Amino acid sequence: MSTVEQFEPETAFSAAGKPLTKRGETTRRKLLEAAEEVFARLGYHEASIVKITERAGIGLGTFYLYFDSKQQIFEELVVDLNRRVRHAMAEAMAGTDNRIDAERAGFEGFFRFTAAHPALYRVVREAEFVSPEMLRLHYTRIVEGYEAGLRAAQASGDVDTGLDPEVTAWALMGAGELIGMRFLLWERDDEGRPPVAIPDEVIDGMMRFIRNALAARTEKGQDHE
Amino acid sequence: MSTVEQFEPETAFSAAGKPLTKRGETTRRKLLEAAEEVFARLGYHEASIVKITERAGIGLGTFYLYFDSKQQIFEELVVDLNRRVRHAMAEAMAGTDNRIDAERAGFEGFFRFTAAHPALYRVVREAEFVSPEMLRLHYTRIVEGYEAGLRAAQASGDVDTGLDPEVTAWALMGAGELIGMRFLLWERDDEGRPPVAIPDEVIDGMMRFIRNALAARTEKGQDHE
Amino acid sequence: MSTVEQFEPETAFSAAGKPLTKRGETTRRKLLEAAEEVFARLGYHEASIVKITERAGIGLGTFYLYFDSKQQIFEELVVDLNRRVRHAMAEAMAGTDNRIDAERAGFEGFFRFTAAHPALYRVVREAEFVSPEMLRLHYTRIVEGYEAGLRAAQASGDVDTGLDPEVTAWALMGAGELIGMRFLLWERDDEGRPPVAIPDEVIDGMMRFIRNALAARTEKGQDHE
Amino acid sequence: MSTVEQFEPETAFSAAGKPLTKRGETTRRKLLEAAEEVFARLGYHEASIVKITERAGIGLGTFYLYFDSKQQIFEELVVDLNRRVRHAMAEAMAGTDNRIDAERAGFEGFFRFTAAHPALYRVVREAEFVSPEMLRLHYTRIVEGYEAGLRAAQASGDVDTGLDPEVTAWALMGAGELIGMRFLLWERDDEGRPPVAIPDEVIDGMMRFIRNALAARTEKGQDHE
DNA sequence: AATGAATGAGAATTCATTCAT
DNA sequence: GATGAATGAATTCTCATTCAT
Repeated sequence: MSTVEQFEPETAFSAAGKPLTKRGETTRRKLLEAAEEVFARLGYHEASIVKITERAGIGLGTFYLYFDSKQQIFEELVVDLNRRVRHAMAEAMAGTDNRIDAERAGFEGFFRFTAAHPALYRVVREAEFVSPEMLRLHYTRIVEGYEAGLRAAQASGDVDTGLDPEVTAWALMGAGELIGMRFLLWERDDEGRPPVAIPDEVIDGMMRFIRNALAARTEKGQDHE
Repeated sequence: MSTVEQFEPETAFSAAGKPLTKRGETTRRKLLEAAEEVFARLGYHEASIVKITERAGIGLGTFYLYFDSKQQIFEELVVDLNRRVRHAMAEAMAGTDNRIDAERAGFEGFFRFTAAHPALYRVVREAEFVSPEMLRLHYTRIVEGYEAGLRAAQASGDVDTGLDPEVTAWALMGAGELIGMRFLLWERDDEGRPPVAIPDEVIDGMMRFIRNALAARTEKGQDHE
Repeated sequence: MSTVEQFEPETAFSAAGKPLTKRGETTRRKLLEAAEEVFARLGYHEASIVKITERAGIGLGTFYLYFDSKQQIFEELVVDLNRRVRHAMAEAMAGTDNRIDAERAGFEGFFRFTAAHPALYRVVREAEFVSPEMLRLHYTRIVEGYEAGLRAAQASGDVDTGLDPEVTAWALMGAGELIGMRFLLWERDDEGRPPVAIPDEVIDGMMRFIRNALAARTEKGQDHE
Repeated sequence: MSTVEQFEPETAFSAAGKPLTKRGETTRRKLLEAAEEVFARLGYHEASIVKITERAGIGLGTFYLYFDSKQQIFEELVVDLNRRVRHAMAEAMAGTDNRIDAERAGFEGFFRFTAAHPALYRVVREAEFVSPEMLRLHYTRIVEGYEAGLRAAQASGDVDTGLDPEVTAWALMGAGELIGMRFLLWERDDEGRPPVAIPDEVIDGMMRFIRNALAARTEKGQDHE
C-alpha cells in the first residue's frame, strides 16, 4: 500500500463544463485556482462568484460557462484537494518497509501538506456543511487505503490481529486530524506566526501512542470483553 | 477525575442580555430554545433571525433586546452544548474505578449524547467556520479533563507513562469524533433510519485500540526515538 | 344588468400581504400605484422591482414585505383594472332603458376609460403573456355581465332571439376592443397627440353595426344553416 | 376580393441578411425555422438566441451574420405569419360567390389556421409588446382586404350600404379574434386536449350575428344618428 | 462563412439590523 | 419590554451581443 499509484487521477468529479478549447482549458484552470484561494481565505459563505472571477481576472459571466454554481466549483475543489493530500501521503510512505515507519511517514506527509496549505484544509472540513457527501467521500477514500495497509500489516504479523482494521483506520485518521488541528493549525509563535511544521515532540508523542495501539500482541487476555 | 462537579455551569458566556425581570428571563430562554432547534435543523447560514423569533413566538425586534447578533446567540449555544456533552460524559464515567473502564464509559456517554442530539452536535462542528475560538474552547475544555484523567492514571500505574498526556488526549478525542461521525451520524439502516446507538462491535473495536494504546508498559525499548 | 352594484369589490385576488397596520396599508397602496404607472409606461418586462420601488419612494426590500414577486403585483393590478373598467361601463349604462342605448352607453364608458388610461389597458392585454389565467378571468367577467344583459333583452323582445348570447357577447367585446385599439390607442393627430376621445363617427359606425346585429327579427329564414 | 393573388409574397421585410450564397440561404432559412419553433413554444422573452441557434444546429455567432438582433428575427417572423394567415383566409374564400359565404369561409380559414398553429398565433399577438408597429401592420393588412371586400359587396347590394366599411372591418376582425381565442385557444376537452377545430355551433352563432349585421337594409330609419 | 468564448449590465431576491411606535 | 415595518447592501444568475480565431 505504500505506493503512489493507488492515488492516481480520478476523473469522477473533475468532469468539466462545456468549453473545451485550449483557451477554455486555461480559463477553467484560472477559475479553479482563484476559487481555491478565495475559499481558503474567506470560507464558503463569505466567498462569492464575483470575488472568484475578480481574482481570476475574468468576467463574471464567464464563470457560468464552466460551472453551474458556487457549490459545484467548491465540490470540484474538494475532490481535487482530496487527490492531493492522498498523493502527498502516498509519496511520503513510499519506500518504507514496515507499518510503523509507514505510519509515521504517512502522518508526516499529511502534516506537511496541511502546513503548506493550512487554509485549504479548512475547505475540506467546511464541506461537511456545504456538501456532506463530498466530505464523506474524502474521508472514505483516505480510510480505504489506510485499512488496506493495516490488513496487510496484520497479515505480515506487524500489527495486532485483534484490531478491527476499519475502526482502527477511522480512529487513526481522527487522531491525526485533531492533532494536526491543535498543534499545527491553531499554534502560533510569540509573533503570532503559524509554525512551519508540526513539532517533532508531537509526532513522537503521537507515534508512541500509535505504536502501542498497533503493536502485535503475543500475550492473550486481550479479548475479555 | 471521574466526577461530575468539574463540568458544572460556566456562566462565562451565558452572561449578557439586558432585560432581567422574570418576564425577560422567560423570553430569553424561549429565544435560546428556538435558536437551538433552528440552528440544529437548518445550520447557521440557513437559519435566520425571523425563523428563530417565529419559532419562539416572539416579535422580531425583541431578539435584539437579548442578543447583539445572530453570531452571539450561536456562540452562547455552543457553550451550552459543550457544557452538556461534558456533563453527559462525566456522568457516564462516574463510578468507574480504572482508566480503561472510565475510558469506555466516557466514550459511551459521548456517543449516547451524539445519538440523542445528532443535529446539535453538528452545531458544535459548524462553529469552526462561524466562530473558530468557540470551537477551540469546546475542544480544549474537553481535552483538559481528559488530560487530567490520563495523568492521574499514569501516576497510579494504569497507563503507559511514556505517553504524552496532552497529545494522547487530543488523539483520543479525534479518534472518538471520527468514529462517532462514521458509525453513528453517517450510518443508516435499510430504511434510511439512523441508528439509535453506536454498535457494540464498534465500541469493542475502539476499546481494543485504546487499551493497546494506553496499556502500562513494563518492557523498555519503547523510548528509542 | 345596468346597475353598478354587480361590479363591486372582489377580494378574491386583492387579498394582501402580511403588514396590516395603517402604515403598512399606505405603503402597500403606494406600491400598487407605482406599479400601475411603471407597468403602463414600460410594459411588464421592462418594468423592474427597483423601478417600482423607486417610483414609490420606498426601499427595495420593502416590496417583498407586500408582494412575492413582480408577477404577483402585476396580477393584482390586472384584477384591479378589471374591476375599474367594469365599474366604468356599468356606471355608464345605468339609467338606460333599452338594450341599444345600454349598448352604446357601455361602449362609450369603455372607450372613455380607455382614453383616460390608455397605457393601463395595455397592461391588461399584456397579461396574456404574463399570466394567461388572469386575462381569461378579465374577459370572462366582462362577458358574463354582457351575456346576462343580452338574455334579458332577448326575453323582453329587444334582441333577436336567434342569437347565441354567449357567442354574441364575445363577438361584441372583440369588436369593441379592436375598434378602441384602432381608433383610440393608435390614433394620433398631426402633432402626434393621442385623441381625447373616440370620434363620434366611429361610435356611430359601430352602433349601426351593432344595431343591425342585435335587432329583433320578425322575418323567418334566418336559420337555414 | 376573393382571390389568392392579393396576398402574395411581400418581400418588404424579409429582405436584409448579408450572406447570399446558396449555403447562406440555407443557414438563414434554418434560423428562421428554428426561431419560429422557439418563439412559438417559449414566447419572446423566454426565447434566447442560444436556444434558437442550438435548435437550428448552428453556431451562436452565426446568428448575427443574418440578423441584427432578436427583435429583428422576431419581426421577420411576424411578417411571415401575417402572410400565411392571409393566404389561408384568401384560399378559403376563393370560389365563394356572395359576401356571406365568403365571410364564413374566411373565418373558417382563419380558425383552421389558428387551430393548426395555435402557438404561432400567439407570436403575432405578442408582437403588440415587442414591436407594436408590426402588430399594427398585421391587423391593417388584414383589414384592408376585408374593407375592400365589404365595399364591393355594398356596391353589389349584398351588404347594408349604411355601414362604414372600415369600422365594420375592424369590428368583424375583433369579433373573430376573441371568438377564436375563447372557443379555440382556451377550450380544452375533459382530458385537457385542445379542440381540433372550432365547433360548428360557434361558427353558426357567429354567422347569425354577422349576417344580421351586414344584411342589406331596405327599410329606412336606420340613419337617424 | 462560421464559430463559440468572453463579457457585464441588469434582474430578482434575501436578511441582519435599526428604529419609531 | 415588545413589536414589526423599513431598509439596502450584497448575492446569484441570465443573456444579448461582440470579436478574435
